[in-house]
Amino acid sequence: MNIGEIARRAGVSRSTVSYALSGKRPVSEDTRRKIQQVIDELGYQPNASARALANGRTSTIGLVFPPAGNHYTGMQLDFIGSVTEAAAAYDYDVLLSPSGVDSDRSFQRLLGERRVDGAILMEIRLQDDRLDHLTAVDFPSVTIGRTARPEGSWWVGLDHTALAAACVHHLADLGHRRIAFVNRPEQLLRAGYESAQRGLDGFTKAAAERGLTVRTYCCGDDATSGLTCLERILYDDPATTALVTLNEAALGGFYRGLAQAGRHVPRDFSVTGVVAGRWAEAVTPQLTAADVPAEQMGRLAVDLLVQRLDHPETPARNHLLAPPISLRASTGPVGAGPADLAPDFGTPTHP
Amino acid sequence: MNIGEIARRAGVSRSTVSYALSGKRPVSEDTRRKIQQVIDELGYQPNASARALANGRTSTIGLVFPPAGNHYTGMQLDFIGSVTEAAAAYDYDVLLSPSGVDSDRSFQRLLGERRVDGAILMEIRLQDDRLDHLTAVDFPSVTIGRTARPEGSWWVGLDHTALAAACVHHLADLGHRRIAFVNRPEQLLRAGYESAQRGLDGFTKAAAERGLTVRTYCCGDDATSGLTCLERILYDDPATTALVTLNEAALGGFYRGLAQAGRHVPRDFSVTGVVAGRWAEAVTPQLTAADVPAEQMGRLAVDLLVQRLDHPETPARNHLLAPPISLRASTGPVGAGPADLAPDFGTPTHP
DNA sequence: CGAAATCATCGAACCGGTTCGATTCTCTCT
DNA sequence: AGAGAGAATCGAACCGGTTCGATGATTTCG
Repeated sequence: MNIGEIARRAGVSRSTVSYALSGKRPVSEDTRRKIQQVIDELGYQPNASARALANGRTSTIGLVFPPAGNHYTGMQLDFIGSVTEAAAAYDYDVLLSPSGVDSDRSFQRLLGERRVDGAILMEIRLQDDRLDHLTAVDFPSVTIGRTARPEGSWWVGLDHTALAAACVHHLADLGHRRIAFVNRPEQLLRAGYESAQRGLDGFTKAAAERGLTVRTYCCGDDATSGLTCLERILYDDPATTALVTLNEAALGGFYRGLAQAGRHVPRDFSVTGVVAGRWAEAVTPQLTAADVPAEQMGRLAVDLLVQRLDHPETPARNHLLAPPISLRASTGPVGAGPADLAPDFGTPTHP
Repeated sequence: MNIGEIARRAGVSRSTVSYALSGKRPVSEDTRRKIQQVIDELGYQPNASARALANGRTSTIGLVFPPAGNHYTGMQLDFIGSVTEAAAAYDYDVLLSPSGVDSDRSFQRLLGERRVDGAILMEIRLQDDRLDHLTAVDFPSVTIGRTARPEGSWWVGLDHTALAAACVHHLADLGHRRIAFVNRPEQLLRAGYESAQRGLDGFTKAAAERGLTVRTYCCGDDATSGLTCLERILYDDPATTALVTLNEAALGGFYRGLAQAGRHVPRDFSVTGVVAGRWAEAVTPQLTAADVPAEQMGRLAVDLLVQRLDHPETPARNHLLAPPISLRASTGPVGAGPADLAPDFGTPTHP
């Protein structure tokens, strides 16, 4: 069932069918109806490859994210979901590309074989060769996260510096003097991951400002690493009373470690950080944290990309978000008395 | 940089370039070298749309999953990741389609516009109109999960019946007599989701076999719903001593509810179910559960689909998996004494 | 009333690949 | 030496759309 078949059955030429469908030239009401009728009868839908070849647009956007190996985090899932749905609303499909660097085969395919009209990059590094490459060949893209020099490029990002600082101030206000910072895995920090770098930066500066004693750690993206890391923290400085983390996947491990060490959260120890809201609420006690608005970010990224595709000459736009800290149940004043200060679900009512 | 440009610069015809690249006809060593040299110079890669149009294959597979709205679970994330990586290994790209039913626009696009060579469907229902549709039009597909009548179709599935039953037997062996079953949301159960239906079935039969007193619940896919559900369970029958769940997203809520009610896990209450391993290990205490081998399943699904695409006449194949229960820390004998039976991280070593 | 503008439609060219049949040249075998 | 096989290459057709320019019919207006 191709356009020629439709044309034949409707008794018109192929071009007329095309114009009837696209509306780019007037077609008489009669023929339009006749064509539509044939199309409905046969359930015709134009072939995407042929259309893409002819008009140079694939109606597909690429979503580039680093391969798992290391694990996926919940945040990535939220991005993938929201990007896909936002794209669907614009009649774009989403092609997944698991690429960490610009030399990845799948990344080359996206670009070189022109499989997509534009790309959204996740997990940006401060120096990102993937983005450099895209910029060099003038390929429309939007990043979730921003590089060291984000001017003139399209992105939606989180103000990790401010967010980490806000966590520090929150803890300092509660009286904490010795706090730890738990970052994403060292490998990612080294590679220059934006959130890891800027988060660390914001934390360090804010802590210096408030005159706090701090230690910083890197930690694998899983609960077991979290547990190990927490043991290390308490070993290095048993007087630590709080931690700030960017590592949502390790959260369960921190809690477990604290429980094992007999530290009650938040009575004896406060935990906070920058985490997707949905995951902050999945742990007990619920995490006081700056909630990463992953869904909104995915949507915004698609909005920007579509705009860029529709109006190629628009000057670069971006969105820098800095969500407030959501107060939940994992932080409290330092050195508080026993039970009376435990929030929300106070004394166990053991039967 | 199209194939004509390469041909001109190499001083040969377009077809020769094509044959040099595909190897489908012999090309002399000299010309092959010359062509390769030009290609390297210009960084030529053949246009995917043109190639797809010409030979009818897009080298893309569609991954169909229901839209979020309701939330994504960790398991879905694992599927998406593993499918994408497995596909990349076969040089296939993955196109995401958020479609719950066969009338979704994005689903229609995949098929009608021939954007993909084949599809992998997630979140299968016992009667699945998407699969019916694909089967009717003879479109190559593999499902993750199986319908009520899976004979003759391609799938990789989990034996939810057996898995839920195994959980029941595990608890019954530990002496539990009154246990609850917490399913996925009611809406999904009603819609006929395979895991929800077969899991409930397996649970019910095994419980009857062992003469247990049971109640079954549905619960939203988030921690808050989990909390509410758990309160309900203890309200309905305070003598309940264990629960089996398929709902990994609500897990955090169960634990929180149990903590609030003063029930210690596993001393006073056991929790088990069918959950992706990575998430079972993220909670404290770690969940004793049948681990869903999401990565393996995604890989197998791609293997099957690629095989089906390469050999269209192969009779249908499938994989039914039934992973064993991984013993961790969330289940224990009923009515055990106080601290001595707490596993793994016994007495707190408070400094 | 005739020229100009507008409308509806058609045919041909094009997008960038793949593939088939034909052609030319060289080598082998009888 | 001549027939036949096989290698290397070319030109043309094709995949299924879109788009441009041309054409004939109809309407508008001076």
